[in-house]
Amino acid sequence: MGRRRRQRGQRHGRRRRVMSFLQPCLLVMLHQRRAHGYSLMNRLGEFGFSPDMLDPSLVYRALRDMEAAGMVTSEWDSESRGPQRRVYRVTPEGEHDLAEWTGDLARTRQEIDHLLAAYERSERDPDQGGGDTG
Amino acid sequence: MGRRRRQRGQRHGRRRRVMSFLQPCLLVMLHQRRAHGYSLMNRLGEFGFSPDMLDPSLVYRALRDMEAAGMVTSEWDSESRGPQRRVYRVTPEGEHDLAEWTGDLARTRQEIDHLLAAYERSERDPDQGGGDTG
DNA sequence: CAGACTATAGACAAAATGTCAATATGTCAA
DNA sequence: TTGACATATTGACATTTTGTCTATAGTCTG
Repeated sequence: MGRRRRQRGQRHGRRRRVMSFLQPCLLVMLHQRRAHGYSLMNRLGEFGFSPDMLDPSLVYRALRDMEAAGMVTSEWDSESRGPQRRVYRVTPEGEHDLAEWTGDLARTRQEIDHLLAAYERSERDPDQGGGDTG
Repeated sequence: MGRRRRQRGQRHGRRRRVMSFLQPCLLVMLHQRRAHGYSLMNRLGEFGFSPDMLDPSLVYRALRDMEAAGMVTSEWDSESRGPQRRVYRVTPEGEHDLAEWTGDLARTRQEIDHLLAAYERSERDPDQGGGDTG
């Protein structure tokens, strides 16, 4: 008896997806207007990320990865006091990728719906102990 | 010009999520009725998995992992001709996990909605070139 | 100057995924 | 009876993605 599910990050109570959802969120924000990493990080709350489940380095890495993939470009912002900030903007290729990505997400949403429907259906209409095993 | 996005699996044209969605799908199917890996694999099409993006070993591994996590149990099916099959069923703990998991997925769904809404809103109501960067 | 906030980056560890190949049994046809 | 094919499961290894911790640096406030 005993040990529950996997044991992972110490900082996260509940292990939620951060994964492949982070990049599209950043891209949508950059699609709205250009911005630097730190401000994007602070706006991620809108998309369901809680600040304590999100290490800044994840955000910066995601941005660098997207730049390497050609979805965004960046330049150092000259006109700002304080530590230098790298300002990102979406490329035309990035706009194209974002359009595809939202299409994928719409499909993902449908599949989640399907799964939830299947679950709820089987709650109403149980068939435990049946068998397709033979 | 240029190299497109990442280059990865040769077999997948389009790189779609298989990820953490596989386990809940299997669990829902097992919630409906007990079954062995191979049959589950064949029913994954319902949930949006295309057969050519899904190596069987992923399915079997997912099942073993879920067993290690206490969500399902298995036994060899005695009464079946052919190669031995391992029949899985959900444990009470697995039912509990599944209920939580569907809750998480419902939240994920909402977050996808939010992202898509933000994207579509900015399509209708563009604000390019503005700046929160200063 | 210390300490807090803004801002970005690098290294390394751990976890999730993907790919390939091995094994075994049963059926069907040549 | 051999060869091909579908059923069925497993293991090893490579690659990719995520997570965590730490370093660096400028600016502002007291």
